[in-house]
Amino acid sequence: MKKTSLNDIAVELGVSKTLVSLVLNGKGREHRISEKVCKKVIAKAKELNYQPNQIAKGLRTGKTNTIGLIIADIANPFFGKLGREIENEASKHGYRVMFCSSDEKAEKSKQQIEVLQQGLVDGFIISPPTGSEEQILKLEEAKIPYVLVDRFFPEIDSNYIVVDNFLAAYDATQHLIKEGYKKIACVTINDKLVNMSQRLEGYKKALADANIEVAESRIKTLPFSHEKDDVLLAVTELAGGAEKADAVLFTTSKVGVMGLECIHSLGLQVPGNLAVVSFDDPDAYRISNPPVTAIAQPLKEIGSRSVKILMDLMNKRKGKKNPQQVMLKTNFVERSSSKK
Amino acid sequence: MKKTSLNDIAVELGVSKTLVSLVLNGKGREHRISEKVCKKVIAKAKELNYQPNQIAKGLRTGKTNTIGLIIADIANPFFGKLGREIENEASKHGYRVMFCSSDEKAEKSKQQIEVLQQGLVDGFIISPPTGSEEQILKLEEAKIPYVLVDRFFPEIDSNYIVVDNFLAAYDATQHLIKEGYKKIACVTINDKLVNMSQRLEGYKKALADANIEVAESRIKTLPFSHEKDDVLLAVTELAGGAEKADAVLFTTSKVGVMGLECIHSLGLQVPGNLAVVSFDDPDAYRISNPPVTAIAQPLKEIGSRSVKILMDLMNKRKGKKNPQQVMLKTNFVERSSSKK
DNA sequence: CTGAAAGCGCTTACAG
DNA sequence: CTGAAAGCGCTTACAG
Repeated sequence: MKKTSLNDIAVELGVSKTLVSLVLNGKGREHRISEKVCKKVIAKAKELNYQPNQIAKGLRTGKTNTIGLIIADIANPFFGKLGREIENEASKHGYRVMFCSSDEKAEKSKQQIEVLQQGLVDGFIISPPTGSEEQILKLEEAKIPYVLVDRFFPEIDSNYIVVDNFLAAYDATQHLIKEGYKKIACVTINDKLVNMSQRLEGYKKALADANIEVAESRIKTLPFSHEKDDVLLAVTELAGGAEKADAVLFTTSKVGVMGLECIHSLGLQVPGNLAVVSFDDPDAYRISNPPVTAIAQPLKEIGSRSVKILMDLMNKRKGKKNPQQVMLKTNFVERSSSKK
Repeated sequence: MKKTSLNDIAVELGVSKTLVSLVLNGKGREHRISEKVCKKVIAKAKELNYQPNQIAKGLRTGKTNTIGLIIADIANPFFGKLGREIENEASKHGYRVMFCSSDEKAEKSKQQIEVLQQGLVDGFIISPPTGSEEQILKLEEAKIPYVLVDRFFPEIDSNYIVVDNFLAAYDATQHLIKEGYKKIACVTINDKLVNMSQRLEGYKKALADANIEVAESRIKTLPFSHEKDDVLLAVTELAGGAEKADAVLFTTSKVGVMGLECIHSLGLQVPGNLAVVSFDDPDAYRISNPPVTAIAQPLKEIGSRSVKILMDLMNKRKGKKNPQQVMLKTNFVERSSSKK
């Protein structure tokens, strides 16, 4: 059974496609088409179970009603939750979401953006990996609507929505200091992205402001594509030796989850031997024993606002050209892993 | 700057669109188009940075190269990980993925399927909620390729790929019995889906086979849309009274994660006061203290095989009509939460 | 070896 | 109030 098309209805009713299209798009009144005809068309459409072909519609109107979402990994709960919020908000505006996991690889995200740009989406929400500046600039040039999330490039005047990473790391470190910890370590990843460097800066500044010397030996920078072994090494080093740390700040939940696994496998007590604070707040942190103090990001707000900004861009009125750059506050969730 | 179309290239080169299309689709040889012309076309396409419009191509060929993925919630790590595997495998076949979270609501999944069916996808991978039989039958009638994952409807002769839930629950329960636990509880959800009922049956059968009476008071069936309060009530009841349980099987990770949170907040020791085994294996179970014994599903295989089955269906040769129904084994990961 | 033409299923000026 | 026609950007028989 072939799907019914506009034409099928038109032929059956002996009217034009124009008429049918108009009526079905609710423009009957506007075009002063008689009540009687409208009803007839609508009834017939229902009878034949007419479903407009979105592809054809898209080709004609140049709109797909689809958003392209480029993130590091949809399997990472951080991005999964963000994806869900974006899906919800997009759906309110009649939009669908196509997702691509770039694994933080510039080359991969480049290809994904290029493919989706071939008429498949109306705009993008992107969490851009290191080295993808060029791709973002191309979107800018081509005037494709897009919003960056989670990170941005200071040198590109784009729309973005991020959190105040410096302040979040500063506050978290200060919290550990106030609890009485002195030898506070930081495990982070070797990434040139601003969000990562700002987290490290916030940590350093908090120590400096408290007149605690920043010991480079207590800053562990993991390889960009880090695995559990890398984290284990870092934690082992921090937990032993003369420079032994008494607390640690993990700068992502991926690092934090692996880090806690290592801490447990080494038989260390939290917070007794090592207090812990981590960026992000996955489910795991609530059921960890003790529960982990977390720097929660406002995913709901990041998701919904990024979609709203994108919608604004897609329906942009000429006048409003200045990029929307939003910096949100994180939510510090104090749990027992960081108590003294 | 407008995007370049096939026609632009044709006009610039003074040849027909046919020729350009043929060459760019690698059918130059096949149509014995001269080497020289081919090169010219390819060079010009590159020069103008030609990107074929996928929408137009899709309209003409009737193929979108997109898969519709309907799952409960992309924010749930179980589905996030599955989504990622599906994305990876689909990408190998030149396919993209559009996802929709149905929240286990039949009405929502129905609408999502209907929309995507309007020419937006070539096939579906669906984790169907209770009550969505009708929608699946409609796909069957319309001969839309689809594969069910995680659950299926016994009365519908569809393609599906699931795990052996009965056996998994049976083995897990037997494991607890062997460890010496006698008063084993089960916290599950009120769902008519086969996967859920089979988990409960497996639990009951293992008890029966070990001559342990199945105490209905130790089977807690949560409301379909369960929240933490529901889980807290269930755990509290199990942990107290004369019929006090000494071990518990959680039938989903969502329930399990909430359950562990409650167990900790009630100050119960695991496994001392209550041993724990749970379906699924989120990150949280590894960093929980003690780590949680889990029934891990082979997500990688479910993902890749579901895509492969779908690809087969989409390129189906007439001959092969029998539905592919796959049942995989789960992987029991013994950790200390279930030790005696 | 190459091109003119039809058509996928829509929408939208334009004309009456 | 309604319809004929063009066109979105492709692919693909068909013809020469």
